Amino acid sequence: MDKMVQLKTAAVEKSSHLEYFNIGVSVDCVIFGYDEKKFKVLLIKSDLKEFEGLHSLLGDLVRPDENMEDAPYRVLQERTGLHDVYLEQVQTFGNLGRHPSGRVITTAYYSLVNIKSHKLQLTANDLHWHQVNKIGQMAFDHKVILESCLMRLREKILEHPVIFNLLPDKFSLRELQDLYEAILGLELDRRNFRKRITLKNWLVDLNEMEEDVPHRPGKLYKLKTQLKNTGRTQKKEKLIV
Amino acid sequence: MDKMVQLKTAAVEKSSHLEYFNIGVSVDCVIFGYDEKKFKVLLIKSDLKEFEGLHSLLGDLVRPDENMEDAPYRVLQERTGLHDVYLEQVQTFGNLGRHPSGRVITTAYYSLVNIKSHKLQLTANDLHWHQVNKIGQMAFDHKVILESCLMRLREKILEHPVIFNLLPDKFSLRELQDLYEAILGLELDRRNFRKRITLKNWLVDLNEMEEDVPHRPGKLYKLKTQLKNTGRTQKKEKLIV
DNA sequence: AGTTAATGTGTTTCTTGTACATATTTAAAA
DNA sequence: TTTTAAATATGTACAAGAAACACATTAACT
Repeated sequence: MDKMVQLKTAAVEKSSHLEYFNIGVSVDCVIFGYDEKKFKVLLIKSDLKEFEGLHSLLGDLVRPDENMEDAPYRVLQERTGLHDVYLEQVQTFGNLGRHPSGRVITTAYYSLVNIKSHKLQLTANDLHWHQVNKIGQMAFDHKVILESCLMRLREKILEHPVIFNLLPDKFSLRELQDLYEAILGLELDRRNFRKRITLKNWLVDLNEMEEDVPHRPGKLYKLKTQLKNTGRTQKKEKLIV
Repeated sequence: MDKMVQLKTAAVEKSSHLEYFNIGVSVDCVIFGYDEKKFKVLLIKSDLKEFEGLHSLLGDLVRPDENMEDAPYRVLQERTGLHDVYLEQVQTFGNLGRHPSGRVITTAYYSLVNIKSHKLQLTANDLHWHQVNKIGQMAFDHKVILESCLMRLREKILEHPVIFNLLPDKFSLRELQDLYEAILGLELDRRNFRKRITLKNWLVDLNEMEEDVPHRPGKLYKLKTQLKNTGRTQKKEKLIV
């Protein structure tokens, strides 16, 4: 780091400034959603001719005057109108040649969005939800980024109550299990699932029942208030059970 | 990401290039070591007057012509002479004002180095090993970076055989337990520890004994060859037990 | 030869995870 | 109105893993 400072100092007058400070810094958002029993991700059609017909994540350059961790919130705000979404940084990708137009490194974040509850104002026409397990090739290295965020999410939901950001405030245990299964990509035993969830002690029984379902209604639950963990108002990990 | 491309394309001729591409991109290495039963980290005295007397991590700007993930290997090579060290990316820090000389984001890596086995060629005079649990204030946001790498390491060693990068090829179970305790910062039950390690099936009994120890010698073990996971020759996670 | 301090192994208990069965409730069909 | 189908709701038995704990063995040192 000391060496860097020397470089930077020298760079102010020398052309090495351009040499060392011409790396683009971006963030890319893997925006996960859940709708109609499908686990989805929000993608945009790439407008680069190199990636014609392929989809890419939503991203943008980090502005010179914003904290890096603010950038993904801004992207989500600009593209979907959402604020107060759950966001987690996952990994930074910086291979040469990962962007055809120049040297750009990007930091990947995933976010969890309740598609139904929030009314998304999708600002671009080519912005659509895609089922996560049906996505093929993507622009840039975005398929790798998506996979790494999915892996992180799968680990996260096993121990931390973040999955509720994808559900409405009131939900049945069946809805919750469906969502777990969609994210993890496997089927769970209903009885053992309920036991595990009960043990975690994340939920409050609302003493209400589902309505307008074509079968026996299930009980409704909500996440305990002190565990709500949406967007910037994150508690420290240790407080979350 | 599409928006970024427009910016970048325009930037080639406009001054917005300087506006958007004047963020420094660096890596910082949290180089962990183990020696004399102490868990240590390699630090250098900061040469910035803002941080006079404080220590900082070893870092450098990412070069325009190198993959980002190559940068921490280069830093380690240049500063310590080591190659083939274990490295893992942890998190990227990009707050405004985290570097007094200008806008610099940094990606943190931790690495695991066997202090005794490799002969370190410490290139700078003010480069020294410091006991991890005795480190106070640091330069920049390096204390936060160190803590986040330590947290990641603590989780990692519970499930993955990476800790052996800190030990000599041959070691006793007592040495291994001492190291776990030093990293985790707690004491473990010897019998349960040995049972857990046996269950992991990571070790090979060498049928050799410790020598020159002032007590009853313990058996020596080594890590199973196919689990060796040093430096760039990393296997995929799934192969590691 | 006896003492000391470490190594090495085993048992019990509790918790957690997994496999699996049956009764209950409601909507829909007969 | 009765029957049927399909989902909810709950419980039990077994296996695996974690935690608490005790004793015998070995080698260096006195």
